[in-house]
Formats: sequence, C-alpha cells, structure tokens
Amino acid sequence: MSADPKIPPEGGPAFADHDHAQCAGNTLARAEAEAARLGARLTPVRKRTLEILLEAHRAMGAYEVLDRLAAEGFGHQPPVAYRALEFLVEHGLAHRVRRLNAFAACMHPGEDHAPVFLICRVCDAVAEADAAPVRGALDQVAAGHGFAVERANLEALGLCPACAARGE
Amino acid sequence: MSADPKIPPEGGPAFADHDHAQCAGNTLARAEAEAARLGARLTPVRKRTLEILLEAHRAMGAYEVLDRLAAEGFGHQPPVAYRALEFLVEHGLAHRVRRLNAFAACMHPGEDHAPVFLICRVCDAVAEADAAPVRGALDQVAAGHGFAVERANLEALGLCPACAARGE
DNA sequence: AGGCGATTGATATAGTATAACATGTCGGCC
DNA sequence: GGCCGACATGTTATACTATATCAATCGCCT
Repeated sequence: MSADPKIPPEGGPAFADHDHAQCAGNTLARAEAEAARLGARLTPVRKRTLEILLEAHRAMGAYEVLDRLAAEGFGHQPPVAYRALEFLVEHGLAHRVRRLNAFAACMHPGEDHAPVFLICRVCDAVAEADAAPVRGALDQVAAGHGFAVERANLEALGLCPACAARGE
Repeated sequence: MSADPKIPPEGGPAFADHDHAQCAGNTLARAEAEAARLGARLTPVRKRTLEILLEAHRAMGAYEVLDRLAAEGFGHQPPVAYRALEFLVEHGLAHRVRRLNAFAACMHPGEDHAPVFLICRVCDAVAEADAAPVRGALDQVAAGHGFAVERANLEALGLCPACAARGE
C-alpha cells in the first residue's frame, strides 16, 4: 500500500507512552457502560472483537481480526468479523479508518465526539484526536453549499512525533 | 451501503444547475494547462480518463472507468484504469473519494487546494468544497499531538440541497 | 543506430466486503 | 408448556477493489 517494511508501532497509536493494559481496561469498561446505556447487546463475539482492537492498540484489518476470532473458537468466515466490527462502529465503540481499510477501537466511547484520525505514513500508527474545531469549520463550509453534514470521515496522513524524531 | 435505488444525480455534483459541457470543457482546458505546467504527460489514456470523469460529472469506480476505456479501444485490464487514475490523482487533476471507493475529476485543477468532499447519502452526488478553513483547524489539532499533516482526506456524508428539498 | 526511462498492455493473484440462506437462542405471550 | 418473532451467529458463495509482475512499445536523447 504505502511504505514497505512498516516498523511495528510499538509506540502505540496515541503517540505517547502509557500503560497499555490499564488504558485498554479503562476503555473497555467505559465501552461496556456506553453499550449498556444504549441498550446495545455486547455479545461475546462483539466484546472479544472490541478487546482485540483494544489490545492491539492500533488499526486492524477485518481479516486480521477474523483470524484472531477464529483462533479463539468463533466463526471463520468474513461476515463474523465484519458484523462485529460494523456493530461496534455503529454504536460508537470503534471507528473505521478508510485510508487503511481498517478498524480501531474508539478511545473515547460515549463522549459524543467527532474524531479526526492522525495516521503516520511510516509506522501506520493511528491517533484519534478531537475534531470539534475541525468539524465546526466543516459545517460552515458545507452550509455555504446548502449541504447538511451528518457524518464525516476526517483522516490526516503525515508523520507522527516518533517517526519525525527518527528523521524520516 | 447506504440508500438503495440511488436516484441518478442529474443535478450534478456541484449541487447546482449549470452547463455541463461548458463546465467540463473549461475544466479540461485548465487541467491541460496544469499538466503542461507540471511537465506531466497527459497521454491519450490519461486524457480520456479525465474526460470520462468530467463528462460523468460524478464519482466513478475504477472498474466503471475501465469499462468505458475498454469500450473505446484501450486496455481491458484493471491496471489500465488504476494507473491512469493514480496519475491524475498524483498530479492533482482528480481526487479519490475513499468513502465511495471512487474517483472524481478535480474541479479546480492548479488552484493548489485542499478539498473537502460533500457526499450526498441519497444520490451519491459529490461536491468539492474549499477545505482551507477546515485544513487550518486540522493542522492546529494535529500540532497539539506533535503530528505533522502532509495530506488529508476530508469527506462529509449528508444531504445535498436537492435531496433535502425532496424531503429525505 | 543504440540506449534508456516512461508508458502501456496482459496475466495472475491478493485483498476487501457483502448477499443469501440455515441454524440457534432468548424473550414474551397465549 | 408451547409458540412465535426478533435478533444473533455461522456457513456458502460470490462480488468488488486493487496490485505485483512481466513483456512489448514508445519517445527522446546522444
């Protein structure tokens, strides 16, 4: 697709060091609360899918997620993964990163947010930033065309701090 | 995907009535000038590909473009279309609309612009709006994360004026 | 003429996503 | 209890999107 060897994003998608286990655990707890609030059923496959995304802490392709699910005794066919992922996206517990044909756990479930994704072109790390200001500008531009924005995919490609520091 | 029968976007992607032939002709002329300025070779396949996008005046899938090219005596294999489209995108003469897995001619070639796409979820019409303000907000948010934006895909999904008026 | 890079074309295959159908599970309701 | 409907899961099959690779050709420069 883009760059070639792809350094594994050990720095993690947030562009900052942190306790992954704790971070993932916190987020999962918040996601469960949010699912309950919405009356959405976080079934085993769905919950496990979300956990996989949280543990990986990066954007994953549907088939990559499927492999993990299959290895754990869930179904082996694409729809298994796509359905779980779609459910998560639909309920704001995960996001779709179109540039990478991939999915990532939402780091701020329930906070009603419009995310922007910052995607490093070198290590593929993905950070979810607050899009409120961006979204504001977007709504205004759209209004000028008589267009009513309902959803937005905002994805920026560039260099993350770590890769920039290594002088890419 | 989204809505089902898809009303053909006869209103055109600019959400406004206008003379398509003239609009396409103007844009093609500007694109040719821009290609010349860049020293980019607008060969027959490439030029025809751009014309097809301009005539259609909407986002088209690569295979849809390929069918048109094949029918006109160019190659019949996917790379033919993908290469031409990639060339156009690379030189700013067309854009890729990831949400639709499609491509659209650039309506403002040479104007060094950061486009936002306004995509109607009912009729799939695509308008290219000026993203300068949006891009500014984005750069600022990204800077807060130490992230340097190089390119951005900004795509909004919603209702175009025509479909909104028809009360969707 | 000869060489070289860019372009085009075909073959083959990889990667992403969904339609359609069958089975199972869990409620509520008679 | 037994039935029913809604939802969830799983499978089969297939559609759609995209790229790697090699061969042939073209344009241009020396």
